[in-house]
Amino acid sequence: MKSTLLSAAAVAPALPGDARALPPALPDFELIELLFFAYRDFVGEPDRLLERHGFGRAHHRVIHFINRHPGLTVAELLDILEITKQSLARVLKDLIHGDFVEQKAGAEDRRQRLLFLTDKGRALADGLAAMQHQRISRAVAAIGPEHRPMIARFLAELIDKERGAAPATAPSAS
Amino acid sequence: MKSTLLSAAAVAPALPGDARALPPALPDFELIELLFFAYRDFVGEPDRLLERHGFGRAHHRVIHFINRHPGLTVAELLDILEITKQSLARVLKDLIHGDFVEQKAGAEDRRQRLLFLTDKGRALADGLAAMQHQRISRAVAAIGPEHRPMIARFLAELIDKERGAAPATAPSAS
DNA sequence: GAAATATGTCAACATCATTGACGTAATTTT
DNA sequence: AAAATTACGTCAATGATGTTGACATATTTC
Repeated sequence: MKSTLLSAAAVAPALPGDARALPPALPDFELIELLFFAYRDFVGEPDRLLERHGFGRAHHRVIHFINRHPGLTVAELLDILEITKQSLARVLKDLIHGDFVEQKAGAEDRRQRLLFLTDKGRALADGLAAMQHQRISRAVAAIGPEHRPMIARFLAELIDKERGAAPATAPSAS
Repeated sequence: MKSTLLSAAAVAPALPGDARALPPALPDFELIELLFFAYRDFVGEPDRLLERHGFGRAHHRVIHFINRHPGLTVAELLDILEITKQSLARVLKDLIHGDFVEQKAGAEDRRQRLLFLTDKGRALADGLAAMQHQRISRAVAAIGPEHRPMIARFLAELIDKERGAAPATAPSAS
C-alpha cells in the first residue's frame, strides 16, 4: 500500500516567482474529514437513544426545535428544518401519538397548530441534548473555554447566509 | 411569537452559595444548533453538484476516500465509512458503471479489489472538494488562520475515540 | 485438503426525503 | 357576504440510503 496521499501536492508545486494565476490551493482535507467524522459521532450517540423509542434522527430534530421554541407553528418548523410537509407530518404524527408532542390551536389564528413538548417529550429532548452537550463540553474544555467564541464563529461562517432571516440560533433578539 | 427561548435558563438559576451537587449546566444549544446548520450547508452544496450525475451523498463519501487513498480495498473503505457491504455495493456499482471508479485485483492478494478513481472520477472528487474547501477557507479566514488548529482540535475531540485505529484523517504521520 | 478471508450478490425491509394533488377550516381581501 | 388566500392535514407514488441475513466464488493460509 504505497501512500499516494501526497500526490496531489506534487501537482501544484510552489514555483517561487512563478506568476501563474493563484495556484489552486490544496483542499483542506483535514477539516473536511474532521467535519464528517465529528458530525457522524455527534449525531450517532443520540441515534442510539432514539432507537429505543423507535425514533430516528428526524424525530430528534423536531423535538429539539419544539423544545427550544415552545409554541412553534408547523410552518415555522418547516422553515427551520427545510423539509417538506409530508416529511414532517410523518415524524410529527409519531411524536404526537407517542405523547411526546402536543398541539394547541393558536389563540389569535386558530388555523395554526402550536407545538409543545409534553413532560415525556421534554425528558427525551433533555436527554438527547445532554448527550450532545457532554460531547461539546469535553471538546470545548480541550481547547480551552476562552476559544469557544471562535468555534461558534467558524461554524456560523459555514452556514449559507442568503437564507431568509437566520434560522433560529442567533436571532433571539429579533 | 413571544420568545420563550430563555425559559430554560430560568430552570437552573445560579443560586450562589447553593451547594446542590453540580447544577445540571444548560446544554450548549448554540453550538449544538450551529453544528446542525453548518453541516447541513456544508454537504448541501456538494449535493447539488452530485445530483447532476444522479449521485447522492453516499457517492460523495466513496469517491472522496478513494481519492484520498488510491488503491484502497473494499474492506478498508467499509471500515472508514462504517456502513454495510450492501450499502457500499450499490453506490460502488453506480460509480464503476459510470466510469468514475475502477477496480484492479491486488498484486499480492488477488482476492482484493483495489479501488482507484478514473480521470472523470478525480475531476468530480476535486470539484466537490473545492466547494467544501472554499467554504471552510472562508470560515477559517473569518476567525483568523492562526486559530485553525483550534478548530481541528475541537472537531477531533468530538469524535469517538474508542474506535479501531483513528479513521484516516490524522494518522498520515504515524 | 480444509479453513479462513475478501468480495459480490440476492431478498426483504426501515427511515427519511421527495413531488404533486386534493380537502378543510379559518382568515383576509374585495 | 362571496372570493381568495393561508395553515394545515393527508393520500399516493417514488427515490436514496441504510439495515440484516444468507449464500456463492475465488483466493490464501494452515
